[in-house]
Amino acid sequence: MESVGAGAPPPKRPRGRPPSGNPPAKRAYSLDRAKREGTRVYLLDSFPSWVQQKKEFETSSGDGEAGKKSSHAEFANHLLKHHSDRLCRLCKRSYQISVETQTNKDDTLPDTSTIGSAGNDDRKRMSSTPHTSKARRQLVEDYMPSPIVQHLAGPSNQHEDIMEGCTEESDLSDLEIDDALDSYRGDDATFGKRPDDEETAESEVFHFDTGSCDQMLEDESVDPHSGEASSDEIDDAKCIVSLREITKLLQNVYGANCSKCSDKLIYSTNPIGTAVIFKWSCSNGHVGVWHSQPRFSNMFSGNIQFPSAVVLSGNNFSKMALFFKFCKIHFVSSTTFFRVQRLYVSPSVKDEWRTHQSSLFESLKEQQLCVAGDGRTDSPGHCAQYCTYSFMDTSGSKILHVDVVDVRETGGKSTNMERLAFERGLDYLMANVNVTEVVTDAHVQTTALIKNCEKYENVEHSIDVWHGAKNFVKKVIALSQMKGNEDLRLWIPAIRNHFWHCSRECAGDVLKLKALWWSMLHHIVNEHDWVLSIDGSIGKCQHGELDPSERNKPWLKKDSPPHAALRKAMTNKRFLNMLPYYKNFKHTGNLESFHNHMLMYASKRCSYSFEGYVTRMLLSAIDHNYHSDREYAAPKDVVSGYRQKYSKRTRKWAPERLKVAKDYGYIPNS
DNA sequence: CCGGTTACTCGTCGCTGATA
DNA sequence: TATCAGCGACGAGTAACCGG
Repeated sequence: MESVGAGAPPPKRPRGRPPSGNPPAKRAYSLDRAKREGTRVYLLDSFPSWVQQKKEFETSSGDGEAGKKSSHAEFANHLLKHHSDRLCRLCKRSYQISVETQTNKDDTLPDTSTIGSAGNDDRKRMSSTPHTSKARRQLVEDYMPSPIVQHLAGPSNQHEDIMEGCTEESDLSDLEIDDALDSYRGDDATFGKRPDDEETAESEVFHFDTGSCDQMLEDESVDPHSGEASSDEIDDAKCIVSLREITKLLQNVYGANCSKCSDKLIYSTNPIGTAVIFKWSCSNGHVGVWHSQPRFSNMFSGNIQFPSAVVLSGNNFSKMALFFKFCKIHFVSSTTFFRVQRLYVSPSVKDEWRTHQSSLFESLKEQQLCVAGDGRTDSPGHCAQYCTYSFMDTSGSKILHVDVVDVRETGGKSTNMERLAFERGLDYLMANVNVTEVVTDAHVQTTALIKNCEKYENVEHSIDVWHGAKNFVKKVIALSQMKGNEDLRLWIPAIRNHFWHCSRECAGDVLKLKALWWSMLHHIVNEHDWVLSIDGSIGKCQHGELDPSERNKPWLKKDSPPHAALRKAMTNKRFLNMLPYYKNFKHTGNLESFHNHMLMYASKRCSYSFEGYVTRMLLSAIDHNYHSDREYAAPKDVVSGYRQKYSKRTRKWAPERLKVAKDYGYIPNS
């Protein structure tokens, strides 16, 4: 035996997880990764429910090893093994899955299954076996999940949870059952509290009782003896205080000596995330404690508000952690941050978006909508991981739907993401509102999809004029860079403008559009009247008398190399086949600016988890819609109502009219 | 029991060199 | 020249542990 107290004390075990001491062989490791990759399953929204059930499995495993940790794989194997003959825990009858009874009673909420790839089966419900009503009441009382789990798992889990509490002694009427379910299901705005304090997986982590951090702050009832915070205290304004100064203050208040025994007091500080606990004690065991932030259950309010604010304000953890580090301010760990993001922020944002989207659909359901759609990948080039496809109502400039596709959903082919996202998104929109026209960019896959798909036969397809002009000008630029075609370069802005002009003036008439378009070939060689136009009318330019003194570029010579090159491009068969798509003069400029706005929430330089990315995309849509109707900051003739903005294309500064500042009213107490 | 610390996994990207 | 594998770097996120 080792002698106690003799010599140096045994080395203290370092904190943290001990290393395995077993670095994997590179080759084996790669093969193992590839093997695992092939069996990966994404639970996404269902993950909190999975964790909850895994915990229950661990604590209730009847093999004498209750409480033994099991891996996800072990739990999955357990579920698979018992899938076919699983029984209700209490009534011992098989669960039955019926498509007919998989109806979400809360069908007023739109199906958000198309938000990302997650939850395509979320709306599927297990139908309960004919449990009696008393059993259901009992289960509502005894097995109602905490609102946070209800919130995290979504309505889809509720019936399953309810089922788990069934007994054979039920006698409630169906009406009472529905009442109980309705109250249990709660309202998006106010998450009901469970009647008891039974903890769930998440509440075990944080001891929270509500669905979202903001809701938490509003709904938490406070036991005056528990030392917990009221919502007012949590929403209170905050400022930064130096530890040294606050220590001085406490020492002034409580003194250097104990008030009970006059012994010397020793003060200590203990930072917990963004909060700090002060303790003072004397040698006789008299102690005092003060903490810098109100507590919400067992967590300091700042430790959930700050991580939430990082996401809600479009920042990311690493930058904010660095910011706090440089300021020498204690901040929460990455573990806490991602836990808060996963458990509270993401579900809250999704809920907010669902509510907002359903009210949008409700307000638009009687209208014939023209929607603009465009995709945006999370990184440049063809190495993108996610594609966000957003749809905007062209009349109201509100984002109607946002869909995120992971590259793995298209077999790793990033080029196919946009098509999938478009199709999924448009199908979802058509199921909720009356879409009569869709405006997209000139993506060939999208065009082919709408053209060849029967389900879109009643949807007119237009292509964004800006994209059309840009794509054609790109060709002209390439032509102008060829030897002998240099004169064409000066005409590029005019050709771009002419494309816009033709689209606007044709008024939906394709023949007129073509006639106007070809008139450029006459005009550019100083020929403003010609014998016969394509639409059978006398050919004539639409401009008035030209002033030779205002000419700043030379006319081209008829049939010269630049003129012939331009004619070839303008009469290209493929290009002419696409012209009808521009006859309605639709553009997606507002959508492009929304895509620019997305960068505020998800920079292309950062990579995010799927959940984190979807959350940020929805946040950007909420931000956009909430602020899209802002007034201008000042009347048109007031100079202070403008700012200077630089245009990369024209390389010029131009005034831009300012709108009133955003108030972010959708974030309570912001 | 919760938050922090540390090791580890996983996914992605960019670079390099071998090979077809 | 294109493609592929190997490798390291990095960030996001998780798991396992410790301290209070």
